[in-house]
Amino acid sequence: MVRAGLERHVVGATITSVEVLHPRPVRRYDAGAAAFAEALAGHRIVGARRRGKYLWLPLDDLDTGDALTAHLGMSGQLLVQPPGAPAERHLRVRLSLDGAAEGRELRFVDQRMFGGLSISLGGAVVPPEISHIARDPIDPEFDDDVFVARVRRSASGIKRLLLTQTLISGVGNIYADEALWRAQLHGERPGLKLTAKQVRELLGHVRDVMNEALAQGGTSFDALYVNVNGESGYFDRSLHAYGREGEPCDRCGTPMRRAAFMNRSSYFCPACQPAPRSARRAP
DNA sequence: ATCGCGACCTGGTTGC
DNA sequence: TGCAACCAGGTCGCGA
Repeated sequence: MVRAGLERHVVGATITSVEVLHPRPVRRYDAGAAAFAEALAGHRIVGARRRGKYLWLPLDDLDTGDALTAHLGMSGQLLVQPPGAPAERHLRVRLSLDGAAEGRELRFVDQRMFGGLSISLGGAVVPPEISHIARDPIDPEFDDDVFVARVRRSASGIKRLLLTQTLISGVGNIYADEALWRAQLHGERPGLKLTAKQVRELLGHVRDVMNEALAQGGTSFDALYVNVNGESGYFDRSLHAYGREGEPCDRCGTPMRRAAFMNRSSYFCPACQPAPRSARRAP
């Protein structure tokens, strides 16, 4: 995982210099790219923490200090590289480190730049801009009861709820579709109408999907072992729903369907995952 | 207050 | 062959 990789390879190191190769990833730092670089230089990284797709590296003081925060967006990576390694195609920010073994660089690489880097002031424990993000279900402190209760209080569709970061993090469009397929639930089923048992089982499937993806190195973010092709290993072998429009359902053989959802797509089996009455078109 | 939609981005793929 | 249109998707801000 990224966080573990960072823990191993950059904690204890001092940032000696920062090179911002593209301004967009630091857009959330109001003072600008040059100030961003200047603010970081000379500070020591003393931790590596994660919540959802956010990572942050507390600087100098683990509990009350500032922190370098990173959001990986959909295509972002944080890599640890030897200084001589060739620049990645989408290398955006380079942080030179001193004090880590052999000298290293921490690199922010991001094709689409939905994510980015910033500096959070005095929020090393949990930076304020991250504090609203829920834990992910793999986190030992994730509270199943709270999640179940909140889902069952909401009239929103269950897929939308799975993507709501204040409820649960770490679940994207693909994992949501896979977990819903396994749970045999249609994404538009309102949270209100689900039983506690259904929500708990769904949560179990979410965990399974995430664990399997991690085990296959699919979304392995280990700083030193990121596979260039992202999630291809996982995608190739294990997807039952995502991207399978028209192909037979792996459970019942019915052709899978695709539906528009939040400017993107949902994939599901119309037989195993029947749409709720509320979502069906009038004849 | 809550909910749902569209914008934000780049580059690989597809279609003419 | 070249070029334009399309698509992917986590999050945030806005309007209903």
